[in-house]
Amino acid sequence: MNSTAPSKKEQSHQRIVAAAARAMRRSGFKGVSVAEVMKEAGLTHGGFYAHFASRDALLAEAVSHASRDSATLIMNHVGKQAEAGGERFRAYVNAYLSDTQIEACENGCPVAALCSEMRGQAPEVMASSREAVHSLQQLVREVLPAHHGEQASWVVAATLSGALQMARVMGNTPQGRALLASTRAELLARYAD
Amino acid sequence: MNSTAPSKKEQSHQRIVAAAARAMRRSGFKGVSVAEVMKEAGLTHGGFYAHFASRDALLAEAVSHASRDSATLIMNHVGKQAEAGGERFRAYVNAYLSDTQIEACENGCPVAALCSEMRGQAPEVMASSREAVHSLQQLVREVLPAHHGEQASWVVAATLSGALQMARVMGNTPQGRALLASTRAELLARYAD
DNA sequence: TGTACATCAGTGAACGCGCGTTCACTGATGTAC
DNA sequence: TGTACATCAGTGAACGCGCGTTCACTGATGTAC
Repeated sequence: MNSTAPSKKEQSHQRIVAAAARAMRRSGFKGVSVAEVMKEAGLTHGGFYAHFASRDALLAEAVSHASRDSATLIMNHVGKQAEAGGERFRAYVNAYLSDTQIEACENGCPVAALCSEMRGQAPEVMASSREAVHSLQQLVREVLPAHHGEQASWVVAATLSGALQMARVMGNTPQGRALLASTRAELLARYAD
Repeated sequence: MNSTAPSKKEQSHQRIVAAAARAMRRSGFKGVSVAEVMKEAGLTHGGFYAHFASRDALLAEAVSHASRDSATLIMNHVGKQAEAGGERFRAYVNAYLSDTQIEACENGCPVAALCSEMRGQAPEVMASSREAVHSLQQLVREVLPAHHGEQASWVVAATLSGALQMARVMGNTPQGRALLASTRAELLARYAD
């Protein structure tokens, strides 16, 4: 048994967190039910409190998980595009605001999925949420051409999250897709090299 | 009794809708409880279904109410600033992203308050929500210098809503206020005359 | 003007359901000797 | 190698609470004649 191999319990724990991270991005915080999440992780609901002090503790972990998870996903994509000679900022914006993101929330950015619900959550969930917002801004900072400063990265992050949310309200319709296309065009025109 | 005087029942109805519109912007859709809203309107919960077919019907009406209400509020402000010689776009942006909006959600923009929760609501609530998003974009279109087009108004609307949401997650702290200040500066620099 | 009846807005108790949380118990795995 | 015991992850029934919804009833207002 080497030191990095997760125990059976740790594996279960991660399955629960992953299931919650998907559920919360699909259906919001209220859409995370202890019983459903445990079922999706292949367990029964009774064992939940051997893993978490409370439902809020799960939500907090799940926000962090979703944040890291979606960051890895999009940065892998950006990395590949960059290796093929593409600009990192362009790749990031096109991926974040791609049409497929309108319906595929489950593995997407937790800030876009949950932002207006974050305020008012339990303290531990708020703490994770603030970190997720911060992480989004840091990613933007990394891919944004360097002559744009910290200030610009906050504004671009807000635009990305706001536009994706609004597109999801309009739905996968000509209007929703037009909103995304407009935002991609505008951001690239104003911030890309 | 002149034809515009609302009946006793219509007055109650409006008090209920107004209470729900405040509650939903303060605490989200899940924060609108039938019993609490009726209490705030000075009634008991039993009478609710004489006014609405369901809780969702109330939510739908309340979103519309909040949208009209907050539009009137901010446009009155913009009108006054314009009469005093100010630019309408500048007045709008400074009001929408004012520091006081971080904590005062109750009478603010329902899109910023609820956007990530709108997706997944009942059909009637979604319909009202789409209209509210549309209404926000139309307001921006009205105040934005005319040489910017429809496309720009969508992007500015997304930036406003996204930035206010993120600021509310960061809280009324140096960081939250800095986020708002950055966004105001960036929007004015790029879109004001 | 007065009486009887109908309508209307609202009351408050009760129902049913979902959900977070608790807890006694089970079956499997690991450890002592 | 084998036996007895302890630990550990998970099970499934049950509890308590909040909340949307229903419904029989009340008190006030309006209407017919």
